[in-house]
Amino acid sequence: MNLKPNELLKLFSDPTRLHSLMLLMQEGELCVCELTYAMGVIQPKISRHLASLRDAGVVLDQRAGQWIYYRINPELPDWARAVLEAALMGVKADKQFKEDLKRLANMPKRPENRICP
Amino acid sequence: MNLKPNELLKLFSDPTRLHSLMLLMQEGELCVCELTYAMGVIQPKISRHLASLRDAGVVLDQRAGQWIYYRINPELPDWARAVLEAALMGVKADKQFKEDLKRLANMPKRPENRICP
DNA sequence: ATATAATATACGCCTATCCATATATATGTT
DNA sequence: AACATATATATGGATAGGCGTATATTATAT
Repeated sequence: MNLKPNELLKLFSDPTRLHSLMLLMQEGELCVCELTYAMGVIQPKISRHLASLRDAGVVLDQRAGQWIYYRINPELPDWARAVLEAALMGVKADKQFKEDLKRLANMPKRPENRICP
Repeated sequence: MNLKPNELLKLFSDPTRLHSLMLLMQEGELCVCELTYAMGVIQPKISRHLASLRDAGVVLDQRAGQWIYYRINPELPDWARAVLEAALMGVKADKQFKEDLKRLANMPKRPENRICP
């Protein structure tokens, strides 16, 4: 992660990217189909945004069979993590976000083979 | 300030806006000509960006003679202030930002009539 | 080998956003 | 009143960035 603060904030400013990150903050690790299901958006949209986060080093991905799990890069600099924590504070109040979490919890056939439980 | 987190982050993601905010965090209150001088950008550019921050309720402005002083809205929600603090952590490491602060400190004929010292 | 599921990427299109220049407004000075 | 200084805004043009659709890739299952 070698981004300047304004570049990082721009990455976080798209609602799909930010909500994905917030879900990853809460859940630790999620695959694309979980994010897709939780947020109710089409798959290419999620993949496209995750790719930009991955290319920037904000998230890491790891394949497990057909699934690819994403997680927040644990080596993010402190200030970047602090931005995420602060954003989470704001996002937690959002009704939409609560619904996304609930939907995720109720996802049928949710893949169980996480790498880092 | 009634913005969602992603909207606030988008506002912060422009380098001119973010640097202006960071200078305001450090200095408390600055007029347009100080920001213009410190950052070395043309005046309409600063004014335009400050206007969008003002319209969003992120900063407040107050006229004092010919000068208009801007400051960060003290009533920002906690999470929004936390984002700014976190960003400041990152920006402080930036060489450009240090130079901006130094240039501001050395500004000739710097207006002295601050409202809130 | 074929089919299905999960994910990634490529392609045009459209809109938002940033910019520099020019101009308007408000205050202060002579 | 005329002029200078500080700031704001309007305008048109360039570009970045997001979107949906279609397609490619990789893994699993039959």
